[in-house]
Amino acid sequence: MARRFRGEGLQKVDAKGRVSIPALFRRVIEACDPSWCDGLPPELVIVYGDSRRNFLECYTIEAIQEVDRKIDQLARGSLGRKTLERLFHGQSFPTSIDDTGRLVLPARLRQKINIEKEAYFIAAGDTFQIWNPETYEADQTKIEQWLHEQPEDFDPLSFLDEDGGA
Amino acid sequence: MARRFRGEGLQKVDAKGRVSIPALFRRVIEACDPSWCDGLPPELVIVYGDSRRNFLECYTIEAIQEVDRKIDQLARGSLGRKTLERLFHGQSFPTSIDDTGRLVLPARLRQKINIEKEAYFIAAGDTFQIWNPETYEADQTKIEQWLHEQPEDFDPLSFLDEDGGA
DNA sequence: AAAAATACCATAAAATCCCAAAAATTTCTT
DNA sequence: AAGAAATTTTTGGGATTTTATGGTATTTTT
Repeated sequence: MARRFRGEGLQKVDAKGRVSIPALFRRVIEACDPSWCDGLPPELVIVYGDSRRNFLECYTIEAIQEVDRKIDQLARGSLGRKTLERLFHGQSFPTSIDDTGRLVLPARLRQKINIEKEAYFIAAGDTFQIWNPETYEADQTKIEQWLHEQPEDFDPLSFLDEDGGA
Repeated sequence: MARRFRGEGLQKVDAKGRVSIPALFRRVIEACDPSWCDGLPPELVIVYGDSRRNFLECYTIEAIQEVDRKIDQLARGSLGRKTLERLFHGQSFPTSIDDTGRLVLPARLRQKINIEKEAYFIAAGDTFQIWNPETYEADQTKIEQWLHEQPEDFDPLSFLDEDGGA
């Protein structure tokens, strides 16, 4: 099974758009870049998506290649393929981590998710996300509210029992 | 796996039809031109297609060679072969990128997709497309609308689970 | 000669590289 | 277990390079 990101954290963003990637995330990015070796900058792909999405989703090379392979299998010209090509090939930004462990978020991407001085990082399986801290908090609050509306004995793990996650 | 284009961007077109190719695209074009080496102008092929198509599709040398090989395998005189020869051999324009990273779009091609002062570039797998910015936006809006008409929890990635993309 | 295509030169803005110092974490020693 | 030493991580700023774009001159085509 593919290696997974875990954890979360608040990071500073400087005037040039540079952000330190949490060290634990960096280890995963390195391990999941087939052409990486000590000394080389580990690569990754940031998918920022359509106008509504309000966070950046960061894919390791292995994770994005898996997506690419699946896109290849869809019929050329089909709606599904066109949509996914737009999303994953068009609305994305390939980049790498510099020797001090930082990533540069171009002004365009910072504006899209509305971050200035701080960014919130959070793991999500084989990707991790970058949020505006306030936006993230609002999203998290929504999830928690929903949880509180559930019966006293509700256990999130019960989702795992649903058939196929349909 | 073949190298892929990623990203998108608005570029200016000057009175002579010159456009800067986004630097990231340039790297892919160079890497996928077997006869390219530092100093030489990287080559590519622009497929403009029939009157209905409203964008230019740009192929790397490797990508176009793959198409050529597949066309070769079709029976001579067959409808499929004739159609594809028209499209990829007839309605196409081989060119190269100059030393300042620009491409010259001849007046004919600019008129075809109706661009004047600006052009929109967007990656699509092993090719990239050049659009009139307004036309592109309309197309993108259509895709996003369709996405939003889907059920609340619809994830575009679910396309990837379809069987074989039939 | 006029028009179009190509080559050459110039510049502001943006992205990248390089060096260095705080701050935090880990390891070692007593 | 406490403190010291060493390492890693995070952060900051300046110098350099690349990119995107504009203009002018020269060549080629018609």
